[in-house]
Amino acid sequence: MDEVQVKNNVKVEVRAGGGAPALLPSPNRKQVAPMSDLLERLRARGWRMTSQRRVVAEVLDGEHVHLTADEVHARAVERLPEIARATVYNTLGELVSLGEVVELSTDGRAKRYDPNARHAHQHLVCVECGTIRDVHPDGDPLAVLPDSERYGFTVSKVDVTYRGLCPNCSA
Amino acid sequence: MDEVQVKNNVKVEVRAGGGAPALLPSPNRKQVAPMSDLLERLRARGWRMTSQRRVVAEVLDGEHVHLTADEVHARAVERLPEIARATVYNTLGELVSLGEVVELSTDGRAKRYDPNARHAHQHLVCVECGTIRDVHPDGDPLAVLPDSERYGFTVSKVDVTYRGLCPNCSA
DNA sequence: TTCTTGACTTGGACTTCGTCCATTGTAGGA
DNA sequence: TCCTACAATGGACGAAGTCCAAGTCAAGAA
Repeated sequence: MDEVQVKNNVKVEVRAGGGAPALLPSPNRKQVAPMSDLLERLRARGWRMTSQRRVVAEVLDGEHVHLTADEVHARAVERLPEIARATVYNTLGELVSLGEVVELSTDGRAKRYDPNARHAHQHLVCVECGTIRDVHPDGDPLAVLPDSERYGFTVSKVDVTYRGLCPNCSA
Repeated sequence: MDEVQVKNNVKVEVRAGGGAPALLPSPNRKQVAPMSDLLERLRARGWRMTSQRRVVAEVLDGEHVHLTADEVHARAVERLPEIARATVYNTLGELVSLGEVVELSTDGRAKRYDPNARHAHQHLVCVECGTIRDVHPDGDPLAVLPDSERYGFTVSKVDVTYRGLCPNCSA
């Protein structure tokens, strides 16, 4: 019983200063798009709020980089040591199907998860080091495809990935 | 010794009518872009021509669909039963680095190989059944990205994937 | 507050896709 | 015909991801 309680409050337990709730901003959290928004949206959709899901959502929100599932798991483990890999995969899958997170497979290796799903954007990838940046080109990329080239498809989305060398790697 | 000879000529051996060399057009070969072109180009680049490499190249040329490495292997095995999976992977990797074949990872699962590498094009993917079609939109997709959105990257290529439902799946 | 219950989590086995490497085979030049 | 450097083999290995039975627990009801 004791162990269970510790399990669900690990983050609070291990924090210096004691008792800071998981949602309080910490020095290395971004100021924009507070996690409470996402948590609220999820709760409103009937998502059962568990400590595991909260931690995964926080990890994604905390860093606006494009983490792999394993990286998400590694960061989640820092806050909730027992969290299982399968849980991270499940949760990411749900966030994707809810449209809160976008799944990228830019390199054919591990998928990456982009928490910036609420604003349409595209990606700029360094072929050398794998760095990914969000970019916002002009115009609607869907409009470029003429009807004659749609072959009866109902096209609903375009993934555009620009590839090249980042400033570091081209130096 | 006998076995070795059979091994390097399996396709000829099993052909009805006997002795038709592997490169002769057969009823189910496409007429366009004859394989001999590709084989010639590869030979001109100093590629050592082995039966395995020939079979892999023929499989890619024979069907202008986008096969996975395993599908290429399965089709290659029909012609050359002993061909190893590793050999198919090696050969595909070489064709890609020679620029003769394009590697696609449209779904984060197995990579697919597109033999139509000599003409710039983009892809239309059915999110339901995975069908892939080549498409040729207007304009240069690279031109859409303004300098202000390049963050110092040297952008050399764009991958554009349109996603939606094919006529079958939307019915 | 204490049930209750169905949704969630766990962890380990399993699958799929791909790579590595020591050994064996062979294409193509001398 | 012989050599040798390059290519193929096949089995082990590894990374990424899925599956599932058993255990746990969030949140609504009493």
